[in-house]
Amino acid sequence: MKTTKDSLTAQMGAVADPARRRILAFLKEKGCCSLGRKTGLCACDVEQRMQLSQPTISHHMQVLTHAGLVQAEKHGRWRWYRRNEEALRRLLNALKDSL
Amino acid sequence: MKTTKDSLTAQMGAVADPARRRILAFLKEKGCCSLGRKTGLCACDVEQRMQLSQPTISHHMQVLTHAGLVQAEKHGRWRWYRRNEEALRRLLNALKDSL
DNA sequence: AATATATATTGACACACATCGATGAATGAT
DNA sequence: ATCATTCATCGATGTGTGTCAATATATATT
Repeated sequence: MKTTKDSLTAQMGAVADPARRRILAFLKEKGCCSLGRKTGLCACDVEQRMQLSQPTISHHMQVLTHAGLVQAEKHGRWRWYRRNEEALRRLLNALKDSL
Repeated sequence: MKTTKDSLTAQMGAVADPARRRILAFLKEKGCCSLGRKTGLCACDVEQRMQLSQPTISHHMQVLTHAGLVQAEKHGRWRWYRRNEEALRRLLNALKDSL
């Protein structure tokens, strides 16, 4: 039986993992160092800075985007990720009420 | 190899579970309905209100106390649980910075 | 077309975790 | 001393998850 997870639980689960929290921190830097973009980091940048394989990074980005905490934009063969600040703010407010 | 979990991750993991969030909400009511106490709920009270077995409740209370989010006090054969408001506040602040 | 690059998907694995029934330990009541 | 109650612990079980290597897909470059 597939019990669908509610939004808050999904977001909490996404943020509970330290690797994903580090990714969110990296995304705060906003801008790809190797290309000088200002709209987000691509997965390869994240991979470079973390001790994790490419599929693992891909998985984490999927969890974060599926939870709505980051937004992805496909540009060429890259995929630019940026934080969804409003969703993060909403999460904090929801926690303030729920906790 | 047992990689010890850092405090923030432990607290986030504790709160990521919906059952434990419900327990924290119940503990907000402060006071055992069956005995009129004002210092916390006992596990049996929590068990009564949730659709979970006694060992499961015991496990959740252990996770919450181990994470420092609730405090336990043994009184007779009961164990009174109450929220650690300061720890919860600190967790929210840590999240505000970490997210 | 062929090659290189960025990311996704698949399959596998180990491990963590939520849950329960059964049992034990501690304590109060009879 | 016996019994009931509250909670913890143990063992089992199913499910979820983080991780990787291998492979596939998409796109840019040559």
